[in-house]
Amino acid sequence: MSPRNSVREAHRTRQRIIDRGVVIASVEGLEGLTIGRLATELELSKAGVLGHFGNKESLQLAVVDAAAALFAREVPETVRDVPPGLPHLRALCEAWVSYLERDVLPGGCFFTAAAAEFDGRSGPVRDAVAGMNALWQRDLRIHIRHAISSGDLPSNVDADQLLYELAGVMLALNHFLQLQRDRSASARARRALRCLLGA
Amino acid sequence: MSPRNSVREAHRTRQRIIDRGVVIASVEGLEGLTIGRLATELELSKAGVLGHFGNKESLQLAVVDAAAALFAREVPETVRDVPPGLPHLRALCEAWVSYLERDVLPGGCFFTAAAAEFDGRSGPVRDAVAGMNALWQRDLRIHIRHAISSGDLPSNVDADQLLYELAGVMLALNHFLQLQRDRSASARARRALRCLLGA
DNA sequence: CCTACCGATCGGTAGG
DNA sequence: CCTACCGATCGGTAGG
Repeated sequence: MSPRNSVREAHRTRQRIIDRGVVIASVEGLEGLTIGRLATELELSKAGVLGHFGNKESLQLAVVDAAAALFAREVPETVRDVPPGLPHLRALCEAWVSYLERDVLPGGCFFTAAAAEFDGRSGPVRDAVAGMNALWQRDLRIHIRHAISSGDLPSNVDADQLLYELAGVMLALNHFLQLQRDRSASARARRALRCLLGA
Repeated sequence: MSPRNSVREAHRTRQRIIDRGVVIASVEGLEGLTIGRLATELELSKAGVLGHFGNKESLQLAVVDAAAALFAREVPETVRDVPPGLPHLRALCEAWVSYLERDVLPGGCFFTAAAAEFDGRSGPVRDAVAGMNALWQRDLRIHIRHAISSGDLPSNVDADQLLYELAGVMLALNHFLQLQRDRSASARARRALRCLLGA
């Protein structure tokens, strides 16, 4: 093989590791994601896995990035063409419910799990998780504000309060789906959203 | 020492292990709670720790029980004397917010963390966590239904829907407090509760 | 409750 | 990308 091809192969292997890492981490957590397990499942040596990242923390950061990219692909990008403000906000929330409902990852919402796992710690992984969260909330807040200033939501709506309540609806959805295995939770999520965002 | 005293001492040691285990697990998770760490922090040998429980799973189950007892002491028992129905429900929710706001455990809500950690697994620990959750929801549902049948809440309120939305408020509170370190979250939780349960 | 172990697995490195 | 290691730590046991 040419060196060019070899570089591409290496990149493909790296991607295989990350993709599997997102799935494992959604169930076992980012700490439960071990290099040995990745190596076994992908039929690589441990050194073959670790060589792509250097150390476990860098692997965890790559997995966090990949999970964010997956979420972006599944939620905001699917509603890219919906007009900004309330229509966009509603579409985002529906795509979000659908994302959780379809069990795209076996462990449910990656970021809910990672947030619960790392919220009491410090360091780059915690910062990355919190940063992704902040980015997503910023996105939502922009559309909430747009909806208020355009008159689609009443002018007395508090943007941060609404953001808080939307987050609650989604956290509860993940909780009821994953812990109680209650499939009717998504219907309750949609009903709560209708209450918050209108029909 | 008499054997009687020795038994009491052993019981005290066991309690020390469990109490420290609840604190550690609230930050590191129930899997991150290791026997070696408990031994070091309590100045015991590993065998001295493990001897009280037999194996790690039994230790985890004892810690789950103790966390449930702590929550019971801090929330439902403090509002024992409030009349059933809507007054009791409001008092329960206020005690719940206060419990999270006061950072009784350094890692925030033990059961939220444990639920996120174990929801994708199976076995006795997962069952214990899910069971405690179900018990608490049953308690809340009883007071919601009482409030509806006594006319304190409108008769068109759906008890399970309200339960879902209350859970969302609390999950969001824990999330914003722990991940974003946003101390103003408890004000938003109270505002959301007023919206759901009236002034 | 201790000391003294056990095999397994962890993250990580050296050298090719 | 591999083999062949390393020290540290894991849960757990034997024997006292």
